[in-house]
Amino acid sequence: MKPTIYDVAKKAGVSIATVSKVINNTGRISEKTRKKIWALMEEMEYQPSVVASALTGKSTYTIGLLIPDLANPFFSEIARSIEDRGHSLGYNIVICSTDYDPEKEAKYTSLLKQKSVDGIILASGFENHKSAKELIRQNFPIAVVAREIPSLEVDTVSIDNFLGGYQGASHLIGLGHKRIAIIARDVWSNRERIRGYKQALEEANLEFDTQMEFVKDSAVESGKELAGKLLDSSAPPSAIFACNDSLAIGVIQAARQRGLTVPKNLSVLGFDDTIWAKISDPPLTTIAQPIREMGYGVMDLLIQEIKGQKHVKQRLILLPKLVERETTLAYTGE
Amino acid sequence: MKPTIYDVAKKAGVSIATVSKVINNTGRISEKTRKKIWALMEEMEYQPSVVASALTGKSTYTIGLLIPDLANPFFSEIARSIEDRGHSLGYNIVICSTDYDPEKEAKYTSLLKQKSVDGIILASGFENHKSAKELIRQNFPIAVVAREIPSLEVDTVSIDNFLGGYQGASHLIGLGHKRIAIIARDVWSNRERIRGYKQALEEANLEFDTQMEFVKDSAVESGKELAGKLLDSSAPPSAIFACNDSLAIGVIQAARQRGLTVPKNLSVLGFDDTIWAKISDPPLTTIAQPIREMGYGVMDLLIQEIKGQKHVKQRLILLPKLVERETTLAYTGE
DNA sequence: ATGAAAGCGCTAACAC
DNA sequence: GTGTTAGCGCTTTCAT
Repeated sequence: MKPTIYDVAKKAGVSIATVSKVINNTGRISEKTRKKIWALMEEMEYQPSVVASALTGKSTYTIGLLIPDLANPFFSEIARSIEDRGHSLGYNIVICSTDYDPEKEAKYTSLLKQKSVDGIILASGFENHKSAKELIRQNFPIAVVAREIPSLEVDTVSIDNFLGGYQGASHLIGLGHKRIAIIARDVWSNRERIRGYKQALEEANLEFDTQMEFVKDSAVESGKELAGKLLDSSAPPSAIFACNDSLAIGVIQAARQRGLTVPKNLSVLGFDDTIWAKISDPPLTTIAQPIREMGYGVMDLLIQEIKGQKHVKQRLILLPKLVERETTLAYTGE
Repeated sequence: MKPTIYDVAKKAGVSIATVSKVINNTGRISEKTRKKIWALMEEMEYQPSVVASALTGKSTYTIGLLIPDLANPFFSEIARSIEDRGHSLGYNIVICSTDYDPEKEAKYTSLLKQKSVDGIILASGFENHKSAKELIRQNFPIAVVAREIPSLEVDTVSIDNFLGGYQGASHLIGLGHKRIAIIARDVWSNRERIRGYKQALEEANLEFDTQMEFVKDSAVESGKELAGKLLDSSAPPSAIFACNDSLAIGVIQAARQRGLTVPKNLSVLGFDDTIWAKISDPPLTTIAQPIREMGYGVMDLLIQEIKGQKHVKQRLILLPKLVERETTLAYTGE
């Protein structure tokens, strides 16, 4: 059997209180007994049970992460950075993939609460805020990342999506493109990006497709398909702005399929700057989200919240940044 | 405050034992009180504390997953499938990224034990088996996936790497290639794959590079670099077999950089069949590991172990399979 | 069919 | 400095 605090106390000839005190470095214990007990714990391979300690009201040092899909590099990179930060702060992460399904989110949050996690990070991208609201109502520590819930009073770290859209479109405009298409999935962040894009086009007196069609998911295939339609139309764009890197890769494939060379015949711009942008061929010019900082940021916010070191909720808005690689080029047509 | 079992017992006018029984569906409770208590729990938003229940010796229904790096698609896909399977079996996963670092692995296993996880899955790819040995010695439920530890008595699911290497080389040989290079990181699974590859070459009376150089990590860049060297040599290969998809993508890039078209001027073959193989351009011919089945497999093995439903350890060896896409072609040179 | 009570491993007053 | 003890929320005999 695993040794308990009683076992080490008995062996050390002291009370469990004393052992508890040396474990937690509290109270006044003589250097001598302290050392003796440490040695004993080592020898007996004693590990304090966080379950028991949690029952007395202390932390479990584990936090839940609700994320749509680890297969999406943006999310796996976010998860990784959250885990890293958590680890260095002494927390473990339990991962819950929601697949953009509000029901799964609800189920997981319930489970996580039963397990007494110290807090929950929501990275799920869908539009239903039921779980978040619920958690807030119950005063459960949460923080959200890469997703905005304008109507909720909650710690959040996200990027300025409007600016990202604006930057992207401006870059393309600066390159002389006149027909700039945008492809995106219909979610909040993308609608913001599209707003930014439209703003930039308007300022440049350029037209945009008022009939723009959304893509049903972020799969490469979907990007390829929609880009294909665009390229096959009577007035194909000379640049396509994809609202994430996967979609952008699909665009490149659609172009290549039609004998077009990127960026010579078509400029393509991505969003996120995940690893996919780097392994893309040619390497993708993209609007970078500071993924690492975002992960660190939410974790820090949540921990502060948990520890009660902070009494006013915050929204941390990081700024996206254009990363020029090799898929955009000055327009030379006509 | 969160309601406890006492709160609902009091409100229901029964003892906590009764409530406990309806929660767990044990003992004999009249339909009437059963219903009343369920209703009450609903109304009070009561959630049993798994921490408290764990303290009485029951499961925590959480299992730890040690994995090198979520940024590697093979591992994030494995993680995803493990999580899926766990979820449907009622388990949560706490993710621990080890970065191939034995010390991190040791630290995490210790932490996980303190948290009383029900079991641990090891997917870490490095060569040090200290943690695994330790865990086994302590009789802690573990299972390993995508990694073999020939000397250890432990539940394992992996693939036949030798066969994978053999299949890959055979495919290339069948296409008429005579100069077939292989690039890999120096780890156990790859050494097996290389054995298979050599075997195939030998059977076909083909030579292989006895001076073959290993790559230092699985990054695309490393693959590109080494492939570059190979292609620039005096007797460049007409086909390159990369021991994972990332490396293969690097190979394609190296080829493209030199004006070679894949597969026309160079066949390239990957390994794993992660999503990268599908988004690669052209789509990568690769040796597929049945990732989903592997994840499901370990999870099942581990759960059986935990529940004591199984008294003999197993090794489940799944077979890899060639997936032909568009990066390999019959040799037409000379 | 239901309840009393002991115990799971630990923390935190409080006493000595 | 160290020990005693009452919980923490739940499960589980064993009575009734």
